[in-house]
Amino acid sequence: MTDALISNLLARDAISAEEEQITRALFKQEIVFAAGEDLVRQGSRPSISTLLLSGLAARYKLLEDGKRQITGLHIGGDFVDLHAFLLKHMDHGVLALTDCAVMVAPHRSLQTVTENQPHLTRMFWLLTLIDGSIHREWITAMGRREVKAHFAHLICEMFYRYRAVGLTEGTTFRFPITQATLADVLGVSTVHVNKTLQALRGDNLFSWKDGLVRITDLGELERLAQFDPTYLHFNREPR
Amino acid sequence: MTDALISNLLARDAISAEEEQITRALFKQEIVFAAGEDLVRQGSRPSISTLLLSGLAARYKLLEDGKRQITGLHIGGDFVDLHAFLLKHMDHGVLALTDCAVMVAPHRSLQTVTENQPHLTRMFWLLTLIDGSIHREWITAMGRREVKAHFAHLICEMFYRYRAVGLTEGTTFRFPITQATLADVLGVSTVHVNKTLQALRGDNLFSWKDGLVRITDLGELERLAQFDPTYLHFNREPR
DNA sequence: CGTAATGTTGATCTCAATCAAGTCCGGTGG
DNA sequence: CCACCGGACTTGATTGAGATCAACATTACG
Repeated sequence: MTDALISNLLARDAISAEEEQITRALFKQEIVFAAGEDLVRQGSRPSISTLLLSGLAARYKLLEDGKRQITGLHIGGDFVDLHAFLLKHMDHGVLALTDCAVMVAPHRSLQTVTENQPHLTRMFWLLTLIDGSIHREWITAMGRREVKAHFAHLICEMFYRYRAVGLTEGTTFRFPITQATLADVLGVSTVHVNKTLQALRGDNLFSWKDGLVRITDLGELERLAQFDPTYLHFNREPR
Repeated sequence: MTDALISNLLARDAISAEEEQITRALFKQEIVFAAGEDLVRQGSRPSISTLLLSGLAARYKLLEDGKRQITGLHIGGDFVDLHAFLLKHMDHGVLALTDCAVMVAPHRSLQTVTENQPHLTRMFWLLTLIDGSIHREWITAMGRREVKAHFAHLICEMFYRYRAVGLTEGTTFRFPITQATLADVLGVSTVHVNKTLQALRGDNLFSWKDGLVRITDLGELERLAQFDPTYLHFNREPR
């Protein structure tokens, strides 16, 4: 069940059999969260970290005035709150956008890994660095891409990430997110998400219906989005 | 000269004398960059990581259409490209906004730290996690704060960060950045930065002249910005 | 001095927010 | 089967924030 996480590690470096075994042994009980539930509460101090097995989850921040911004999306194989192991305090929450199956690793066990497994420690560190890299790309998209290009960029990103964990068929993948949620991802209003989507439909680069994305012209979509997958760091090399 | 880095570590956990000594020994030659030079080139594969000793630097991404977005600001004591140690490939650049003095640590030495110093490794990891936390706050500011509040938020953030490395006097600190650069931080046009600044001047919460910020009403400024310093993780605890 | 970088200002235009209705489902209960 | 409901999506009208364009002012500096 931890295969997707192993895929994510293997996409970046070789992993020894022992390391794989240690990684799998980190995770205990499987838990299922219903759509709408918090996997991790903003303000909490978790003693465990959560691996998403299946489903779609969002990191978000709430402002005092009630506005919400989603700062990251997570799919199967993502170690959604590994950073809480060292940050201790959750300055944001993680929400299940669909039903989500997760497994959890006690911070005590992660501590042991950092004491005895330098390479595996670097690999976990790397996963959090890639999250940071994605954050930088999102900042750039929010600041300097128009909404249409930002939307297209998100579709490209999710396509590459789903593909890395084997959840695409050709250029089709399930991405079950509502327009209201997308608004909190893109930092615009729901109405504007809808209108942007209409505009994109006119370009015929992808379709999006009932949570199913079908990319028809990836090259042109990437050009529109000025998409460059470098920031996802899908290259295997010694770390 | 590495005092500010040690301050940054000590603000988050205790550091043993040996760890402090090892940290200081990581850094070799001091190098000075002139304002406008790149400390790290976008697309490069550095074999060293850079500690900023003094000056102001910006992480930035360039889009193909020439637009620029600054994704982070760095001051003395910031380990500006520690993440390159594991990411290997720079998907963004780091630019000296003022003259900058730096020291560099070979990745080889950092590798040795990760092999032999679990706690110090976690502390370095933590520094990159805090960068990530700041990124999330910036995403939120870009998506869900109006420009005026975003600007105020940035002033608050820089105040807390400068204070942590002893570069404030009361509520005054040097923040030598141009309005054009601020535009690339906030994701708006230069003209709009100027007009927002005028509006803020009317509120009399802070002044900003010749690169000197003087906060006159921190409480009210934080209220306007909906600022909560939690995300900077300035709390000492075992990590 | 002349030139370049920075900051300031006003006019106009565009994109996206907001407000206010809608439609189009897939349940669910009478 | 139909009436009703709630959630998701769609649409048009109006308003507002911020971009763009075009000057002009100020300062630093070779």
